[in-house]
Amino acid sequence: MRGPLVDWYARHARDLPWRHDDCPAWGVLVSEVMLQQTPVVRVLPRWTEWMERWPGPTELADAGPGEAVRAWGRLGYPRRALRLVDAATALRDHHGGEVPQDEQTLRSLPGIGEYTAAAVAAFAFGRRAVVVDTNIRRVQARAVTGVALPAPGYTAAERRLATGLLPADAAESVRWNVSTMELGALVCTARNPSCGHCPLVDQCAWVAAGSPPDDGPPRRTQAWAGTDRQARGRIVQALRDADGPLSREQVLTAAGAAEAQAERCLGGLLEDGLAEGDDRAGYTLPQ
DNA sequence: GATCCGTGGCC
DNA sequence: TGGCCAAGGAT
Repeated sequence: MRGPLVDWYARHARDLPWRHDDCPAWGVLVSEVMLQQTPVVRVLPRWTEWMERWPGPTELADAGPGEAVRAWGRLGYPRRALRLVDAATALRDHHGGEVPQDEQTLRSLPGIGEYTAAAVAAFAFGRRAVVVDTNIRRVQARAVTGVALPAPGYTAAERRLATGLLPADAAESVRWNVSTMELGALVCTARNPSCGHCPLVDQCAWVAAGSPPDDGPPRRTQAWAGTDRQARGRIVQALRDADGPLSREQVLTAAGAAEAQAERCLGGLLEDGLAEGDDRAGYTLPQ
């Protein structure tokens, strides 16, 4: 299935700035962190600003967490911005200001897990790495395993499958990874896949089986209204939009939650390093 | 391994 | 309308 897939990619891949040949490894790393659980269209403008402002890890490390969280905007999961600053600081202080090439070292950086380490090794450095994201999981679940959707959690069996499918040659493996990922993002989507436009339709085990619906356990949808996540998000947004420190009263009001929950969320944000201050001086983003 | 962690758009 | 999903990671 390599030929048709890579050919499809050559004709239909999106032109994304972090895929350009002249994009530095740092740009690839930033894009991968921003893309964690976040759609491409939302990342694009933030990534461009970010790279103009902090073209390398040293510049970001020197800027500090507050500016990073503010520049993160509404991408969501702002702890990613803090971890990116922490990773940049580690690169500046312990890696000569360079992004390391091997997965092991990448994996040791804050906010860089199994997927992101493999993606940076492959896409920034052309290395052979087993890249498994939600798109690749879904494409392989359908094309190879013959089921509509992968299980909720990433399994060892999936890792073995992806490892076995990965081409031995490094350059081919990179094309394979990016092509499979792109197919999952554009054609082999979670809802309403465009099988009529899929280069793998003739060899897809799921299509061959008649495209049966998902028969796995019902997926737990995450609650939103009334959760700590919502309240934390409101507090961080208020801190981000504020010119100066906010009083305790202003923070708790921004949370839009009952007092006990608002207190808990403020405490959690202080612990996480997403907020700073006290009742006397007021509260701000970290400095 | 189960949970927690934001945000917004889509069908 | 609202459940569901988007290039996951840390604990």
